[in-house]
Amino acid sequence: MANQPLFVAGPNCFTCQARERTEWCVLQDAELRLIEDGKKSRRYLPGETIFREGDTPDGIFCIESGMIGLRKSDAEGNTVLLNLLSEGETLGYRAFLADSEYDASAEALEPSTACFVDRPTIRRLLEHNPALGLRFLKRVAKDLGDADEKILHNVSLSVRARFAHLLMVFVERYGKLADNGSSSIDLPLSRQDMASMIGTTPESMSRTIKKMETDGIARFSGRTVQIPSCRNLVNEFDPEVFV
Amino acid sequence: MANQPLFVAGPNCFTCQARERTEWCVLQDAELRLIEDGKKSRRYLPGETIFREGDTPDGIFCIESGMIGLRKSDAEGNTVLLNLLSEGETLGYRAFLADSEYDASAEALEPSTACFVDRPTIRRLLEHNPALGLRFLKRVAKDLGDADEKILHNVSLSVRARFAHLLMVFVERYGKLADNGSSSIDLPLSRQDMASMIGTTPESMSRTIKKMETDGIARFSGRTVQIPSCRNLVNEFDPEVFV
DNA sequence: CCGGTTGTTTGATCGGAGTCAAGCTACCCA
DNA sequence: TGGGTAGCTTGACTCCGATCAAACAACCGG
Repeated sequence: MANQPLFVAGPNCFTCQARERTEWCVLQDAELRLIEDGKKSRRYLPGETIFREGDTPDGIFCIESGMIGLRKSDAEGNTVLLNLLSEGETLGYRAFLADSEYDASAEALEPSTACFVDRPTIRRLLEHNPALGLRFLKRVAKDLGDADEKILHNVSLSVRARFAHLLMVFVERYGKLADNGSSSIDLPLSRQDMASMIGTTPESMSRTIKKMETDGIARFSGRTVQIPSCRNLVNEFDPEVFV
Repeated sequence: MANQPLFVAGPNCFTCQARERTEWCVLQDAELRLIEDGKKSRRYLPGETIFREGDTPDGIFCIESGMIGLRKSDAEGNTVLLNLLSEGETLGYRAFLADSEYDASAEALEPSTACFVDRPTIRRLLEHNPALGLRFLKRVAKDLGDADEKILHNVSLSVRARFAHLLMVFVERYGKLADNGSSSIDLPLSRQDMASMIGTTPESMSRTIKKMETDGIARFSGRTVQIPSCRNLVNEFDPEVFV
């Protein structure tokens, strides 16, 4: 085991651990080879843009490591962080598959590596393996469901409730359960970015955090959050009818 | 031409004028025959429910006439009208294609007829004609784009600007251009429903309408709206940087 | 024709959250 | 090491829009 070092020079589709959980899990080895041979890999620094709202897609990106944010903005400079994508996830499929322009920008939130798979390769894969198209369909459908839920939340919940919900999502995605029943998360985002995810300002975000601390819902220190009781957190946005 | 009366007993896919503008336009006659023979048609009265949030889809609906609203609601009774669908449009594809539950309810807003196409038929069509799947993919992708835009609008625009935008959408979809350059629309919705489309209350809706009348942006009488100048209307939500 | 239900309008009030302004912290790099 | 730049926090103020309440209009079934 020590003879042949397991060193891998760069991202490799065959060894990618995340692939099993994504659209690409339906691919056979031969098909994977197509991607592996055709892809172009690149590193992005935090803040760097992968593609910009309005651009025309030439292919699809796949995140090898790091975290990418999808951000939409209007003429006056208002922005919303619509989605977070990490390791193994696909990026830019919506516009590509719909044959339209990007309607949001993608930017690296951490140092990240992403692979680019060009149009001819994707096209060949889709023709060769119809299950891949169906996978993407499901993915877009799920995203649509999430977006609809966000719309409802934005109009019916307070900033505090929306933030509690966001924290709960983070707990599910990045949280570690401690032995005493409390959860802890390393937030993947700045407070500013969290504010723009729930559609509020950094000032309101800051005040909300402070209040939740004094209420014992969560303890914040830097980007680390301790959640003593997930039940209490859930109650913030999904209040129990029965006490 | 008078010998053979063109009378059609019920909805018929072959004579459906709206089909050309929908996903089904890619179907051949033989494929259309499959739907035509397998579909079940039904009438719905205003307020009647076609399917309910949480139900499991058994097929896809297609609107033959009338107007259907997609409504999402939470436990506390808050609701949002997410989308309007009319003649020829497909309904319930998201949950069906994603193999998940409905995440919104569909209800008739006018007297409507809808056809139901069952799972086996859709499955056969998708296998037989891959273009249909691609069409649906585009449709979901477009819906997702719309949803994202709505999220951004809800956080960055005022009730008035959001309503102006909604009116503009109605002008594009249902508007008639008068000879003097003004547009007129027969609103497909009650004020309550418009309020829930832009995420506000009937009271605020009413006040907003009144203000826009006094400002000369639009003239409301019942469900009919006159828009003297679309330019002015657009300015409400997309203010010109250059005067 | 009337009483009931549902939708719309109007008024008065209140509060959540945005805005503006200023100080604070942390980190980068010259 | 220190100054510069982001990001974060805090305070004071304002205002949009929700809420509560009530009057009104419109429509429907009996």
